[in-house]
Amino acid sequence: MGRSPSSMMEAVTAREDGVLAGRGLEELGGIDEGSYIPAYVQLSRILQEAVRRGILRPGGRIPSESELGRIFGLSRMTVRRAVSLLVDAGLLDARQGSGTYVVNPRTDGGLFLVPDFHEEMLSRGGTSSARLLGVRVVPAAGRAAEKLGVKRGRRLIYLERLLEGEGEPLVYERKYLLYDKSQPLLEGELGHGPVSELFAGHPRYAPVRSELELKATVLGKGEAALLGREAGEPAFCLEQLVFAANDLRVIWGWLILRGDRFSFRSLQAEVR
Amino acid sequence: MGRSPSSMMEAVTAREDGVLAGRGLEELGGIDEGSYIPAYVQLSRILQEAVRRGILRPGGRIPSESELGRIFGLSRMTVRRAVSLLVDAGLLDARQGSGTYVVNPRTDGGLFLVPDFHEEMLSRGGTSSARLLGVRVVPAAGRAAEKLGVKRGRRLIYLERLLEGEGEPLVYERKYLLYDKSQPLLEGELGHGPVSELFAGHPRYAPVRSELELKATVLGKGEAALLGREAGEPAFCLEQLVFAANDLRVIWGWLILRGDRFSFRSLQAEVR
DNA sequence: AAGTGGTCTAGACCACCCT
DNA sequence: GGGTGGTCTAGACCACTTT
Repeated sequence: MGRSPSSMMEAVTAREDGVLAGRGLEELGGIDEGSYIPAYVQLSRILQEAVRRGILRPGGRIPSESELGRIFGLSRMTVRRAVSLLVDAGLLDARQGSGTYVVNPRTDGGLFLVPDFHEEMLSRGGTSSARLLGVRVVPAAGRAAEKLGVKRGRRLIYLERLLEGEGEPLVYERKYLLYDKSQPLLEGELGHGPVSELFAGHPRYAPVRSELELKATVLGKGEAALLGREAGEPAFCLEQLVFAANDLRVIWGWLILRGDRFSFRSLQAEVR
Repeated sequence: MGRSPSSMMEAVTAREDGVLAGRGLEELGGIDEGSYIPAYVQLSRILQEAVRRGILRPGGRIPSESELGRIFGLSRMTVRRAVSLLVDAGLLDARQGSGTYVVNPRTDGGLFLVPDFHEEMLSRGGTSSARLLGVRVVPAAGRAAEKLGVKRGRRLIYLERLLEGEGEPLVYERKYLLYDKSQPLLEGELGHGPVSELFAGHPRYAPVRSELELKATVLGKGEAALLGREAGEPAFCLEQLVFAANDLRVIWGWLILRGDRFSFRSLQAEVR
């Protein structure tokens, strides 16, 4: 708590290599032990703030983990956790044997989160629903057969839905699903919620993961009519390939997201 | 190493609540202590593989951290690290007081990485260059003044560039930068590399972070001509607002990415 | 050789959930 | 109350970089 011996202060502040003044960090405050916010979160916020204020500069080295531990009265493991948050977020770069550096920021690239449609609607405070436009059993052919890795002619479920939110159609969805004889194919089930729930009772077909590809597109005539827009307007196309256990491909399809209603913000340097 | 007392085996395998068979995990192999791959990475791979094979099922609970530690001969902290990787990746959901569960996968949402243009070109194995279309000093007005938070009339640098890769124009870039009297504004400097380097010698203006927004758009007539495409074709628009220390806004602009050459794949459930 | 980050341990205490 | 995950410590050894 009190002032440290001069030897330590020198170790921290005597750097003149343009890297940092360790003392600046302490001015941002210490760790509040009584707080409900964990120490590692507090420290990572202090470090973030130091970068934001220019106390720690891009390209510069931050104090070592042991130094930070001494400055803030934390164990090295706790310091590491704080630093790891920022390394994961892309704000810091840890180089073994050398030190941890403030990253020179990339200004034209970043991480984007494309949320699940129903979650997105809920987080916007609205309600969402799905209007079933059509379902039928079709024989596999062309790209659907290829993407799902099944023989041509195998039976698939094909469905189209319109996902609505805020009283408007926002997303147009087309999907091919593996068809199983024991599958009920209840049309009533498809009105709401994610299609993947259709497989809920079929462990063999239960979705485990999905691969997504986000592309730019323009609305076709039919799509525009369904979405209440004009043909030629910009939109996102989110192609999805859904896998069950054993890498069995169970769904292939795509969503068309209205470009006038969807955009995505970067998560760059955000610490969760 | 050897067989455990029956009491422990029961604790692991006697679950009949449809959650998991702990024994299944061991069949995937143990931790190789001689390996250069850290134990926590090995364990996280084992857990991922277990999900992929259906040994651990979506919605089900995985063994507790202490159980995993006993099964694989690791300390709880190491187990936690392995589990944390998968929690961060969105594959597992840890609930305090209850347990850690395999996530019911979201099949229509995910994380996307939009790489920096020059990095992207390098990773594709090609070379990239930037062709300067124009630079001039302009008075701040309209949206640029608003976005940069400066008075109308303040001097800004306006520039347009065409970013090329694989011998083709791929990205069209327009930017407004804060102009500083001491700034050289060397046109030769702008031919290559990121614009942010223009500020390299000006610590006050050095970029620290950026906010990005990814939108869908269609090529305008001028954009199409520059990019060698037709007007009305789909494209991405990446708007960027770049901050220096103290939240000073130093760059505002946007990149138009050809829709026929760019698409983004999800990182969902990938463990770095 | 000294200092750095990378990994790992064997404890500890806590808040929380379930029964 | 017992089990779970969440946090934290004070060590240890290692690989690596720098001088």
